[in-house]
Amino acid sequence: MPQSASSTWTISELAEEFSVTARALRFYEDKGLLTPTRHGQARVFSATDRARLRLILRGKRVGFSLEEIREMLDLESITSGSPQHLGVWLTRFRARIEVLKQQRRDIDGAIEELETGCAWMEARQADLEPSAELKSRARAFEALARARLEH
Amino acid sequence: MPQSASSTWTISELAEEFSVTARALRFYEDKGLLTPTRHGQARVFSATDRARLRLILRGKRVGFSLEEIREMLDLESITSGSPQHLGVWLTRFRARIEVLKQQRRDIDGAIEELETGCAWMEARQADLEPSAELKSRARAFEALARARLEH
DNA sequence: TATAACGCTTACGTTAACGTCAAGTGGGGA
DNA sequence: TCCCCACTTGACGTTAACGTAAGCGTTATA
Repeated sequence: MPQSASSTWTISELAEEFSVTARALRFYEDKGLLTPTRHGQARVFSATDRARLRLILRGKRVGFSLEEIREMLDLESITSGSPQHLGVWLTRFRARIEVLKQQRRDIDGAIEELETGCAWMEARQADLEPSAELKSRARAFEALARARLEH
Repeated sequence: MPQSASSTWTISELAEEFSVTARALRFYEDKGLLTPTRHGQARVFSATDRARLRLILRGKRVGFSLEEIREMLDLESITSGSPQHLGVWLTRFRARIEVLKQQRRDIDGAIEELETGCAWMEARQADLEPSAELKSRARAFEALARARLEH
């Protein structure tokens, strides 16, 4: 039983905690997103590594590529760059923000549609029999869906 | 010059309007997401096709795979299924909604961080000289970033 | 002592979503 | 008529992000 309270983790501990495979963690190291120390051959992950992993997974969930995440995690290259270099990053950050805001709008729309679909399905499940009334409702739903399509 | 007011589109017209390639549209047809009619060999896209494309691209932006989008666009398979089949879809829809809500939280967090980064870079660009004060600010930012990492 | 259990590296395989030729078709101006 | 241009259908190539398998060393437990 490893001393999991001493703020270091093995590869499989981290893998399980974040529901990823050990292979993925080794892959992230290959790509320069994680740099665990070693004890002999075995990787030893620190609290910082763990925090970086958290950011990596969050970045992934919002659509960043691993390469983009790597660049963003590398604060050094931002804080030590020239003002001109800084401008490049500013532009990229702002563009990213716009993309994320669009994505947010899309997500809100998608949630709405999915919830509408759920409501309809629940209503249909409530009446157990395919009555004439249900059929007309179904047709109404289809009409609505079609209207959304036409918009 | 095609009659673009008559509510039909050529493949390249649609491609340009939505900033995708013709290849992508043919690919979507191959996968069953679009079913344009034909005039001879050439594809003719209707207003419905155009609306479906809009939904396809939106679905993509929120992280659905083309296969998932195809299934969701195929309302027939939902409205005509058995109540049991309906239950499957209900479950899938609800799960999707949860994923989307998590994604929205992630996006909000990412936007916040990016905006913080922008603000810092702007502040740094304002002072043109790398003064001692600026350096201390930089260190402050790094400390903040590190604190976020450690959380 | 043996036998899992865990970890390592190396290397090839896989999937999605197209990109990129190549070679052919069909219509409309000069 | 000729030629160009947009469109077509294959067919193979590409990239990201791992999966999977082989083969081997190390540690923990029975």
